[in-house]
Amino acid sequence: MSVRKKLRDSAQSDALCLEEFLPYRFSVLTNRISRHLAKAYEKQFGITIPEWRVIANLARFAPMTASDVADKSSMDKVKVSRAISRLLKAGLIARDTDVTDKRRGQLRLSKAGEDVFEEIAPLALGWEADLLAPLSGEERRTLNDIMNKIQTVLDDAGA
Amino acid sequence: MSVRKKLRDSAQSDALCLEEFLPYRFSVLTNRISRHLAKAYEKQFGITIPEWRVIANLARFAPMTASDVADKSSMDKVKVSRAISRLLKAGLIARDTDVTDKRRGQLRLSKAGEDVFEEIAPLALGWEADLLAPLSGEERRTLNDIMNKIQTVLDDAGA
DNA sequence: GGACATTAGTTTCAGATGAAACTATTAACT
DNA sequence: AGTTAATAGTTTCATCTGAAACTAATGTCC
Repeated sequence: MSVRKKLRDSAQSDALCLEEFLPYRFSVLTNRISRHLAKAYEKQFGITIPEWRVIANLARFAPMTASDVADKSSMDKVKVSRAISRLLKAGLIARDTDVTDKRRGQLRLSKAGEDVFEEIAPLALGWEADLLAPLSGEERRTLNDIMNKIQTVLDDAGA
Repeated sequence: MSVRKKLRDSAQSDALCLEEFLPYRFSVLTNRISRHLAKAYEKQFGITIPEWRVIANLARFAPMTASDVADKSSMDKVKVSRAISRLLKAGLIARDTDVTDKRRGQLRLSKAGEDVFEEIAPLALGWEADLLAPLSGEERRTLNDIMNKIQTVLDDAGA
């Protein structure tokens, strides 16, 4: 048996099987969830996920700047800037230039934006509840721990 | 107090907090992992994640058609088609038209493709091991159960 | 055999994406 | 004050994306 063949066999038995490969599984699962939610946000409220993230952050932390939103939402500033510009055009948020620093814009939800948030929030929590429905309390706690631990690995890896 | 205000207060206390919202957490975590791996695949082997998925599937299941790859890899046929065309151009895979059905192309890794797979596979398993390192055996089993359960929810929801 | 539907795979088109360049403003240093 | 560096946010550009249209081959029904 050739060295090459041996190597391949060992790689195969050490089993890099895509279906069991964690990054792949995370990716497939997350994309399914995101696509599902994106469709619902778009269909029922005409907004995208980045826009929804801006709204959800403003609902909790307004007034805040675009940079604040970018930090809080794990989105880059380009995506945030575009989401903000669409939301301004749609009248769901308002922006006041910061008096003490004219580079900054202080953002907040408009009345219409608050209405949208109040409509979406319970739906979103319902979808989350559906996803978690088959999990025991113990499993939910473990999932939380696991995600925190993996986040820490990524933080430490500078990723 | 207005009905509207009451509603808003209740929404806030029922706490849709983005940082704790499961779809958001999955999305952030997965994107970090994917970006990290994509950078490594690109830098070290000059391939993208879709291309890597095609390679990993062919390594295990060749010969298979583009449709087979699409099914196995949870990628749409457009993405698969593009990955295949790049891999053909790079000489990492080969395609023979199926004699019994000339629409189909039977795909397999070339020698160079096998070499790439054998180089990447142990690295990929190493990265996975790094992610899982802080988890106990119990937690790993639970994570597996959890992902299966959530997948089932999505299957049942037709998502 | 010929009309119609289906399937495999590619191409097109209309956005979405993000790195890098850019503008406007503020901060820091001399 | 004046020059330089840093920051907030936008725009550009080259690439990625996926739905829909398309081509080519096969299957189905009469």
